[in-house]
Amino acid sequence: MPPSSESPPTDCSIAAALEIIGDRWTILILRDAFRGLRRFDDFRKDLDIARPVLSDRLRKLVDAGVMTRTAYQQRPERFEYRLTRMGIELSPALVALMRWGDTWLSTDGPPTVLVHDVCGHPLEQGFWCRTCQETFSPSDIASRPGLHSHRTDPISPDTPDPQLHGATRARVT
Amino acid sequence: MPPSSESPPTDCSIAAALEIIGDRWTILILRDAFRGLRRFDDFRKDLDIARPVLSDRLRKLVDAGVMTRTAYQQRPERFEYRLTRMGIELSPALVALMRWGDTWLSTDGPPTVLVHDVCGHPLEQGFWCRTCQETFSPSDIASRPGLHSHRTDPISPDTPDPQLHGATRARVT
DNA sequence: GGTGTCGGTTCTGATTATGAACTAAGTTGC
DNA sequence: GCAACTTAGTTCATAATCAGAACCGACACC
Repeated sequence: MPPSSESPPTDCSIAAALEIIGDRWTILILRDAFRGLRRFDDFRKDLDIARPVLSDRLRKLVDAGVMTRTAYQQRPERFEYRLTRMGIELSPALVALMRWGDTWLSTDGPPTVLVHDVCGHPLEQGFWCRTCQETFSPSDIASRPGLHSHRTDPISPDTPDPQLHGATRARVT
Repeated sequence: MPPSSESPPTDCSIAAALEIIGDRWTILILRDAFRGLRRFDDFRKDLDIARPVLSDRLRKLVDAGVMTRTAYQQRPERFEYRLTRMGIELSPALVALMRWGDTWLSTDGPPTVLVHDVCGHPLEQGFWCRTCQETFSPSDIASRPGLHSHRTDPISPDTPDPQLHGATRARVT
């Protein structure tokens, strides 16, 4: 993305979020962090990522406030990387991505199933309207201008497209 | 990412999803598609993206089955790009990303507010357990192996706890 | 027939990723 | 005491990828 010359960053929260986590390695690092990995070498081995790239991404995540870097031992000073609250709150996005992958890209069932910690049953993720007291699907979403803008455009494409050529469902490597 | 030498793609749905949409431009294109944009030049102007890049990303999205390319007029043959069902179902991920950006990166309120189309009230997004009939937060998520593996590791970092040497929690690829 | 629109492609230079090697501060083995 | 190993990096040269400017082609408009 060109420095900042395009749309002002504040104009779109998605664009702003992508400034921080809009990188494949970054998201995979976060995925691993959610799984419990904390150390440089654990990330490096798991992802098979080049050291300079990992170093760079971790630094950026720390700078952005998504992770923290704290010493876990002194003698040879060693650090571990953990998700901050800001980082933990990225989980809905990662979960959504994972479920999408499960649904559309997996050939033989989800590799990992997320469950409600309390009861052990698979979780669902969705949209909820407190007023109507009901859940609803993506096609029932509309968007409204926030406090500073003045447009109103639909977030959902206005037709679920009649034909949906099955052939194209193949995944790309 | 190295070709395919690391973890088998099917082992992680997030990695698989990133093969398709793990690119900043791609996600912004999808965002615009959700807003209703359909034509090459509309995307190009809105994003201020280089033509070859847009061309490439759109082609990849079509190949992956996330969008379709269909002629909307004949004389000078012109095409439009639309989300398929597969693409529409990415909305939870985009919404999650947007809400995260709203919460953590916006200085003066969300630029755009998403609402329930039926009643006009702001929507909520969350995790839901059908069994317990209740919503819950990211910290109440655990993960279970899918049909093919045999491990059990929590997806959420178990809080700002004192020590819990990451190494022991390490996942298995 | 000149200008404009739309949807691209080609070419080239800039950015980014990569692996290999090196550093640094220790620990462990013998 | 010395070699080998661990962890967390950095530096460097090269390879791959990306992005931007300019161009192309088919048509519309006037």
